[in-house]
This record gives sequence, structure tokens and C-alpha cells, in this order.
Amino acid sequence: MSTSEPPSSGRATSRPTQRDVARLAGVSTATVSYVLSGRRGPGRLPTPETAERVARAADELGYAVDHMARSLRRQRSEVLAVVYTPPSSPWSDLLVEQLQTQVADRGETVIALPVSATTPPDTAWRALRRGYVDGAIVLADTPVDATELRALARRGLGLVVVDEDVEPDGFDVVRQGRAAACRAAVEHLVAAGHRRIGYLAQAHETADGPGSLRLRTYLDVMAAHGLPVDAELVRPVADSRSAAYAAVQELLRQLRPPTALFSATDRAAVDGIWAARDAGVRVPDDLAVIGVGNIAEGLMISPPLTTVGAPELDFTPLVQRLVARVDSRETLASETLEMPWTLIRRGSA
Amino acid sequence: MSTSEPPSSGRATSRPTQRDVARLAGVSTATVSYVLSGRRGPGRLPTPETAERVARAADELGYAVDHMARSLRRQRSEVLAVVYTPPSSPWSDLLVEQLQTQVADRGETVIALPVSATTPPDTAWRALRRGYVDGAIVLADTPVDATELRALARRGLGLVVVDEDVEPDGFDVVRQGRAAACRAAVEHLVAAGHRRIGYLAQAHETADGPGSLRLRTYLDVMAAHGLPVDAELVRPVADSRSAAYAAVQELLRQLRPPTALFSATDRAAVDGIWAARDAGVRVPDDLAVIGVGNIAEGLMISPPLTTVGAPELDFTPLVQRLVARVDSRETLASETLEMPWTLIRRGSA
DNA sequence: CTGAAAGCGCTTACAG
DNA sequence: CTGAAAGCGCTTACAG
Repeated sequence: MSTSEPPSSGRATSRPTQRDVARLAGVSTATVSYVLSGRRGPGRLPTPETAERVARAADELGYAVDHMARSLRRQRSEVLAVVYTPPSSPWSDLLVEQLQTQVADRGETVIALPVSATTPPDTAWRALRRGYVDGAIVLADTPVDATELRALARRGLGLVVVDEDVEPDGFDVVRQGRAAACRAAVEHLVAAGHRRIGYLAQAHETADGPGSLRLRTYLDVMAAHGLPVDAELVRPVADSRSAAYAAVQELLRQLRPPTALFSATDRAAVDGIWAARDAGVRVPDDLAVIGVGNIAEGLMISPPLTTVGAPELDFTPLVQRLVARVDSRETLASETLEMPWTLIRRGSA
Repeated sequence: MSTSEPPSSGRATSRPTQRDVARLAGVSTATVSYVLSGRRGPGRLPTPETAERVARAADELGYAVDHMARSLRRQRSEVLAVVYTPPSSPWSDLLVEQLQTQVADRGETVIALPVSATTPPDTAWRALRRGYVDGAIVLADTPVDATELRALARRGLGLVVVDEDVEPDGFDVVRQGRAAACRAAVEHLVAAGHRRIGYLAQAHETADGPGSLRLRTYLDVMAAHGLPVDAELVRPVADSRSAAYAAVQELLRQLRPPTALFSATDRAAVDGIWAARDAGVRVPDDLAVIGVGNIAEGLMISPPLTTVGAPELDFTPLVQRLVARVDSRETLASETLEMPWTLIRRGSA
């Protein structure tokens, strides 16, 4: 334990304000503000002596600017958010980190705002609506509502949304071309001669439901090639590692087991490979496997996972766009950026 | 695309304020505030007719309360944070979610505040210092500074810190008893007759450095039983899946390979099991493996991973303590909570 | 170069 | 039951 803390007053002191600092330094709060913010009014900066006195007083009092007051006055919170739906992933971690490092010099704070499906769905949006942050990047797979997004943008929130469908309108949209990439994956399996291709679906996917891009793509390609899709070939296990493992084991025990698997998630694909290996089924010879998402774990397994995802790990264009939009304060034209997914061929298919 | 949006004014309208609502409803801003917040002053609530008029006006204008102004006035941000060091884990996700659901009815917002090692380390703390949030749970493995924590608490920030060393002082501390649990793990291996026990270390661990609890525990137990620790038995690969896989393969090819492995992380332990299996080494017969952290993935592999970690998935005590502390506004006595780790015996050792 | 003062948008005793 | 007014802690033209 450090004991460098100066002997405290004992009772819980409330936070010192600029008035306290001003009083101690013998100047006005305006001067305190100028010195501490490093900003300058129409005139020149305070003299070094004044600045020094103020800095010492602030230090002595342990002064830190009050975020709410500054934000209210500046009409800027200097907070940027990354909105996403759990589970958090290496991708969300990476984006948060890149955002943090790239805006650190501007003094902005970066927060993560997970909007969980099991949580009152409105909580994260409400935070955005109330002006809690200046801008946000909304990651793919977050349920978004175009009307809500437009309203947020109209209120002055800087918004960059990763989504395949929504149209830019006061906010920017990033397209990944997921459908095309998934199509390429299934086509790849078909071209390799596979006819019985299983699909590990996410729990919420239904043949005609929204957000079932991968399932529909799978069904489309199968149909386009006249390949049958038994109901038993489609398993809603892509969200659960254990369920995926069990389902693949079960599939492989069937009379006519699939020779290829397309999985809506890399995690389930990895578990599928485990299941195959544990069952003595060779990958990719006896069972080809393709996942979706390009997570790092796919590189660790043997054979490494063929997958569909973003080849790049660089979110700079996204970050820069958010910064530009927040700075522009709504005067920027809405744009569509492309960060296309591709089929990343590795060992498993 | 939805087209239900009313035809907008075209230009970017700024956010409506309570004054706008008051004007439209023909009442004072005080009445607007009372109606919209559901609070009541000394008198009774506004009449239903008034409330109705206000509600309609607010709706028409698309009014949402301004977070900064409310926070400044109430001296409460109604935001709670979970502070942790990436990578985010199922544990951090779970805590965030439990916190969200348990405070949702109080209207509080929950954010995640990842403090990355590669980021200017001060950024997250600065946010806390500025009064951006009312309270925070600081997860284990976050580098904490006792002096800073005390200063934050003194400022009125509600703080619950998961850490083995820091002493409660205006904030609460949660102990996990990691050392004892890790000790039990290594003792378990020794008791099973293992003499060559490898250790997969985290990158920053050094024999005498801080935050090297697991390494020291390993060395202590080995020494206590007179077991030799070759330098080559300790590998700093626990942070990287690929490095762990390669290191274990390499270890197993040695003249005198280890017969047991203690890994500072479950992830590396899982990769170690893969490596062993790929090398034709049976787990646990030829190689016993114990990890740390109790991640879900450990249940998926075969054999399931023996590990050290929290047996419970329930953060309720932690959440309740944070809520109590934030509500108490510093008058609460500081406490130490116990959420002990244990050795969770499964198949791999 | 520095200070007095207004005002950001709320909430909340206090009068009426 | 409702309104006028003060004030939360800052920032920033505006005078001096």
C-alpha cells in the first residue's frame, strides 16, 4: 500500500471546483479555465507566472475538471462509443483499442456500449438519445432501426453504422458485402464436388426471417445447384460451442453424413472440426468446414479454418470517418464505405 | 427502409429543450420536469390533463432529456461502469449484463471501460476522475493504484475493486483467494506424482515482479517439494494461442518432456491440450493440464479442462454492493467481500 | 493580460 | 397544483 497520500481531512471532501482553485491562486475562474484547458480567448495566454500559480493551486487541491459542467457548456461530451451486441469479440476489442489510440491526443474518452439481447433493448439507445456521447460506431449484428438512427443523427450524434441494409441518412454506413462472401463460400464447397452440405445456423435464423442472410444464402446456393437440403442438415447450434460439438458428432453418425459444413460462426466451425477429429473423420478430406467471422482461433486449429470475413484488421477508415463526422456537426454528406468480406481459404476446405 | 418519419424540416434541427416543450404545452419548465421525470416536489403531482398535454408536446417535439444538464443539476450521472483490461472475456460480458439487468429499473446506464495496456494508461481513470460515472466495478487484472482509488472514492465515486492486494479505503474490495486456489492446483499435480511440471506464463510475469502471483505460486510449490524447475519448463506463452500451441509441441519433443502443465490462462491450456493431442500425447495420462480462469471453452474440449477459477457465475453480491455504495454517497463503511476461487476438477488433470 | 457576467439545460425548494 | 427563480460548474465573448 502506498502511503504517499497527504493526511486527509478525515471526512469525505467533495470535489474542488474552479472557484476553489481561483481563490487559492488569487485569480478569477476565467483565468483558471484558460490555464487548465490550454485554450485561449481573444487575447493572449495567461502569463507563465499566472499559469504556474494556477497549476500549483489545482494540483494542491487535487482539482479535476467536472465532466458534466464542461460538457453542458461546450455542448460536447468528448466521449465516443462503440455499440455492439455481446459476446464481445476480438473485433470489438480491436476497434475499441484503435479508436482509443487514434483519438487519445484529442482528449476523447472511448467507451463500449454492449446492447445485450436479454437486456431491456432500449437502454443503450436511450444513452445515445440523451446526448451522453458525441458519436458512436455501431458494429454489425446490432439490431438497428433506421428511424431511430436518423433521429439520433438529426440530434447531432455522429454515427457510423456497420450494416448491410440500412441506407445512409445523416449518418454513414459501412458495407461488408457479407452475402457475396458467404455465397462464395458455399459455391466453393459445391465446386469442390460436395452435394450434402450441412449448415450450422444461429439460433434466431429462420428461412424467411430478417437477419438470416447466411441461412438464405446457403439455401439459395443449394437450390441454384439443385442440391437437396434435408431438414436435419440445418442445425441451430452456431451460438453454443457445446451444442455445435454435439450436433456435428451426431451428423457424422448419420447414414448419409454431410461431406461439408458451412457454419454461421467460426466458433461453431472450430467445434465442428474438433468433433470430426474426435470421431476419426479427417478434415478436409472427409469433411470440409467453412466458418464465418475470421476469428483468431481459426488459425490455431489444425487444419486452420477456412472462413469468410474481413481480411483487414485496420479500422482506420471507420475511425477517421467518425471523427470527421463528429467534428463536422452534421454538415457532412452521408457516405457509404466499403470494407468487403472475402472468402479466406485456409486448410479446412 | 421505414418511411414513418414525419417530413422533417430539412435542415439539421438541434435538440428540443424543456423550454420548447413547456411553450408548446403552455406550462412552465418546472411542470415539464415534474411530469417527465415522474418526480414530485413538495406538492402533489400535476393533474392528469396537464401531464397528458406535456407528454404529447414532448412526443411531438421528439424531446429527450439532456443528460449533461440533468447530471450537472442532480450531481449524478446515473451511469455505472465496468472497468477491465482487454481481452474482454465471458466474465466481463456476464458482469456487464448482470449489472445492466439489475439496475435497469433504476434507469441507470451501464458502460464498459476497457483500459488497454497499449493505450495511454490514464484514459480510463481520467474518465472516472472527471465524474463521468457514479460508480464502477474494477475487474481483476486491471492495474490499480491504491492512491488513485482512494482519491476517486474521496471524490464521491462508488468503487468496488476486485483485487487480491489493495486494502479497502472508501471503496470495497473483492478477494478471490487466487493464490490459495493456484497453490491447490499445483499441489494437486504434485500429489498425483508429477515431478516435471511446466508452467505457461503470461508475458509480463517475472519471478520477482508484481502481478506474478501465479508464477510465484508455481515456483513456491515446486520448491516446497524439492522439485527442480528448468528454465525451459517456464514459457511466456499464455497470452497467445498460437505461441502456446507451438511451445507445448516443442516441450513434448524434448528429451525429458514435462508430464504436467500449469497454465496461467485457460486459453493457453486448451491450446496445450490440442498440441498434445496433435502430437499423439494422451491427456491426462501422458500430460496433465490445469488452466486458470474457468472459461466456457474449457468445458468443450476433450477431456474437459481442469482449472482454477470462480465456481459461481453470479455477480449479484458485487452488483448490490456497488449500488449500495453509490446510493450511500460515501457514508458506507468499506468492506472486503469474498468470492473465492477453487480448483475445479474436470478431466484434464 | 485578466475579471465580471451570461448562459449551457436541467431540477427543486419556495411562493403563490 | 403551478410558476418564477436560483444554481449545478464550467466556458467564453466582452470590457477593461
